[in-house]
Amino acid sequence: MSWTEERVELLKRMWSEGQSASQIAKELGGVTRNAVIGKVHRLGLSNRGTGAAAGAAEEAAPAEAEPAPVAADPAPAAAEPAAPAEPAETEAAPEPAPAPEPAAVDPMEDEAAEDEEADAESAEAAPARKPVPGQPMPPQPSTNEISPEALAKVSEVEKKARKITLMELTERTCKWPLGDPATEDFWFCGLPVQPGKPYCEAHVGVAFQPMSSRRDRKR
DNA sequence: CCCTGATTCGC
DNA sequence: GCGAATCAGG
Repeated sequence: MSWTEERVELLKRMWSEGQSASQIAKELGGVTRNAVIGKVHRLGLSNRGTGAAAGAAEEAAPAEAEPAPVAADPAPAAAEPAAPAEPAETEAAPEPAPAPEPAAVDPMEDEAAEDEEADAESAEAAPARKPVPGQPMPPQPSTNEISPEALAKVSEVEKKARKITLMELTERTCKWPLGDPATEDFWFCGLPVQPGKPYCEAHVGVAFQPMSSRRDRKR
């Protein structure tokens, strides 16, 4: 692979967006993170902040080597000027995603949001749970068809979840979503994955069903 | 251990 | 110019 203009541009953009060299390398394909880093230096944009990047590079962005946890931030508002235009999706989701149940997690996990309006519309109090026309509510796999042990295991392990952000996901971190994607109370499990699987042991348990229960559905 | 970027140096 | 190997760190 060579550094074509397109590849270089992607490199520049991703680098200025704060992506790590390894992430960029994966995205580009055919190169290692070393190659990316080497190129970055040759291009003279080793310092992500220094005005060197081409085009719209200026980011008031929080581009840190270490992405800081954001879940605790009660005042989200404007903080991510870098993402809007670019979905920045690294890759689709060919995951055999068994449709977890993000909303059905541990309801009493913690209460971070407390923007209680003294009165007024109580209807507004209920954000987006189930009745969202938008699209949410990932297909729910008959919750009760999952072995109780597995479910217990999950709810237990989820208390130990690392609560990592999207940015912190790697091939070795459990990608099970927790919390409500529509709010700030959203994160990923982050525990060590089961080799070859996208989730940790507990979540693999509920994600990949042995296929059974209603095994004999006649037609 | 996992990961990060920085640097060197033979190609 | 390129990037693997290495270094230095979290």
